[in-house]
Amino acid sequence: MSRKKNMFPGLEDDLPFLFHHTSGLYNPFPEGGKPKRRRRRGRADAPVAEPKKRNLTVEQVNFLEINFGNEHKLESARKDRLAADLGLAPRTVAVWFQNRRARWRSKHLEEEYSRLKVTHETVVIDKCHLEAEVLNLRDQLSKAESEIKKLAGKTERSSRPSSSLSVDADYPDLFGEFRAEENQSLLYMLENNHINGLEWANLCGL
DNA sequence: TATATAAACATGTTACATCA
DNA sequence: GTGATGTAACATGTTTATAT
Repeated sequence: MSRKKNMFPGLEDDLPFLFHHTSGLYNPFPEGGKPKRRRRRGRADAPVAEPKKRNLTVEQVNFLEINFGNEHKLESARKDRLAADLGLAPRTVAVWFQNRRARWRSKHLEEEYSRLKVTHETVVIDKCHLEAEVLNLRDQLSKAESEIKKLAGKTERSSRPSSSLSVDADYPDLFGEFRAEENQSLLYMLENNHINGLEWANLCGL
């Protein structure tokens, strides 16, 4: 096992003031088990002036950004090398990478949300268009069926004495079954948007 | 194989620096 | 001077790799 034995690697070296000035406030393993939350840096009543937070220089940030762009994860050797190159504590580099990953994830989530929102809106609009089309096609179907009935009535009247041409009359069940199937098929296609106007007209023989 | 341990990480919080 | 914002540092819980 190559991992360090120290529970807080580098902390004593990086932040000696914490160990020196807050040893009474912060004990990683106080009696009872769970570590207590450490707080209060730079309080007004602090007995000794504590180091204030210093932002990294532009050069340091740029260098870290380049490295972050290459690889978001930070192996131990790389951390040490970066820290040496930048004149920072390894822990500072580790913290910077942790915070940078958090910012990256946050931004990534935001972008993903925006992208999904646009996709969702597009789908909703498409759905509206398709529903309108279905209504229109149903209306056309209804009109066509009325027309077919009208034409069928005329044909029947004009050929009344001779029943040999009336398929409906001779084979009512067969025709009825066919029509039911045809209508079901049409409705299925309409409801599933697998038909366009031309196909519909062809199917209806218009 | 089960368990303990420690490093690395994710996530959330706090405090400080900076700017409008 | 003050509130908003960005970010370094930190707390804490979880995951993972390794030793025993």
